[in-house]
Amino acid sequence: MSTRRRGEELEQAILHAAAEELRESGYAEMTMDRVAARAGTNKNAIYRRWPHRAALGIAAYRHLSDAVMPNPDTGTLRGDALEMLRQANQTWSSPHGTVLRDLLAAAADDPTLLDLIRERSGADTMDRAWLTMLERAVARGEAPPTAVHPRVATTPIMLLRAEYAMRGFPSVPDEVLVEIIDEVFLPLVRGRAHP
Amino acid sequence: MSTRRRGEELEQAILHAAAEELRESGYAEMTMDRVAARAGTNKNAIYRRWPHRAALGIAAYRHLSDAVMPNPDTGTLRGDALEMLRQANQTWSSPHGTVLRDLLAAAADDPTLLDLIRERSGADTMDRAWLTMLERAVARGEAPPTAVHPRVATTPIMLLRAEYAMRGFPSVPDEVLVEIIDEVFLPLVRGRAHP
DNA sequence: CTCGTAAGGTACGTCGCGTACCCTATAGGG
DNA sequence: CCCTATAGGGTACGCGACGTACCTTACGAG
Repeated sequence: MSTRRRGEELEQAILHAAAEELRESGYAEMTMDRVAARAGTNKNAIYRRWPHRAALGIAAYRHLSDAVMPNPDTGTLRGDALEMLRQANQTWSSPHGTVLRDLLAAAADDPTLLDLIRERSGADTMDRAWLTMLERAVARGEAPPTAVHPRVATTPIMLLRAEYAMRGFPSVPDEVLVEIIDEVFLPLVRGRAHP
Repeated sequence: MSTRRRGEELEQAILHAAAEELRESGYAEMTMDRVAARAGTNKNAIYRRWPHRAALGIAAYRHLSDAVMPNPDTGTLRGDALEMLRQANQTWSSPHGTVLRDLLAAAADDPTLLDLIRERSGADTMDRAWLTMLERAVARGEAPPTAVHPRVATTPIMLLRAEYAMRGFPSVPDEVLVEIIDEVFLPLVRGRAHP
C-alpha cells in the first residue's frame, strides 16, 4: 500500500513525534509506546536508533527549542545583564525549561548524555553572549578589561541554575535576579579592576 | 514468638535498613521490597509511614550523614575559602554526595521534599559557616564589612553545585575550585568595597 | 477478657522499559 | 528483471518496581 518509510524519513517522523510528546506532556509522559504509536511505527524502529529513552528524549529536544538567543543592548552593563538573566529565567521556567531540567536529571549519571544536552541546549552560545556583552561594557569604559573572563561571564547563569535546583519550580522571583546582578555580578566586575 | 516490634522501634528499624541500602547501593537500588526485607517487615509498615519511596529516601538520608562541618582557620580568607570548597567538593563526590544528588533529582518537582532535603543536608549550616568565615576576614581587615552578605557567602558553593550539574560525576578538579576562589570569590569580595 | 489498632503475609494490578521472533516490503546489485 | 540482504511492522512477553487490597495475627489498654 502506502510506501513504507525508511531511514532518514522515518527517523524524522520519530523525532517529531517524540518532540510533540515532550511539548504536550513533558518527559515523564514521553513513553516509548506513545512515541511509536504517534509516529505510526513501533518500538523496534526506535530502539534500532537510540539505546534508551533518555537518548531519544535528548535527541528530540532540539526539535523543541529554536534557541531564541537574546542580545540586548540597553546601554548599560546592568541593563544588559538583567535583561539576559530575565530572559534565561523565563526560558527555564517555561515548559521547555521543565523538559530540559527533567532531561538533565535523567542523564545525570551519564557524561556522554550530559555533553549532548549541553550541545543542544545552546548553553555554549549563551556563555558567548555574556562574554561579548562584557566586551561591549569594556569598550564603553564601564568595566575593566580583566572582567572579560569565562568564569565571570557564566557566574550569573550558574547562580540562576543553582537557584532552580534549590527551590521547586514555579520560577525564580525577579528580586533574586536583581540581587544576583547587584550584589554579585556588578561587584565582581568592579573587583576585577584591582588585582 | 519474639515480641513483635511496634511504633518507634519499628520505625527506626525501617530507617536503619533504608540507610544501609542507600550506603551500599545508592538510591536507585533502594527498592521498597529490599528495605522491607532487610528491616524484617513488609511494605505495609513502610507505606503507613511514608507516602512514597522518595520520602523514605530523604528520611533515611539523615542516618547517613553525620554532617562533618569544617571550620578551617588558615589565617587568610583565600586559605579558608579554598579549604571549605575542597571539603564540600569531597563530600559531594563521595557516595554520600551521590545519594544526595539522586535524592535531589527525585524530589525535583516537589517543593515540600526539597525543603526536607535542605534541612537534612546541612546546607543552611554550611551557609552560616561561610558567613562567619567572612566575618573573621573582616575582623582581620582582609575584607570590607559590606562583603558579609548571604549572596556573597553562598556564591562559591552555588558555583560548585552548578559545576556538578554540568559535568558527570567523578568530581570537580581542583583547578576549578581554585579558579572559583581566585577569579570569582576574591574579586567579588574586593569589589564590594567600592559601591 | 475483649476489642480496636497496628503489624505480618501475601498476592495482585499496573505501568513502562527493553527484547525476541517472525513476517513483509523494498532497495540495490547481479 | 529477479533475488537476497536489510530494515520496518506487528505483537507478545519477561521483568522489575511501585503502590494497593485483604485477610490474619499479635499486642496493649480499658
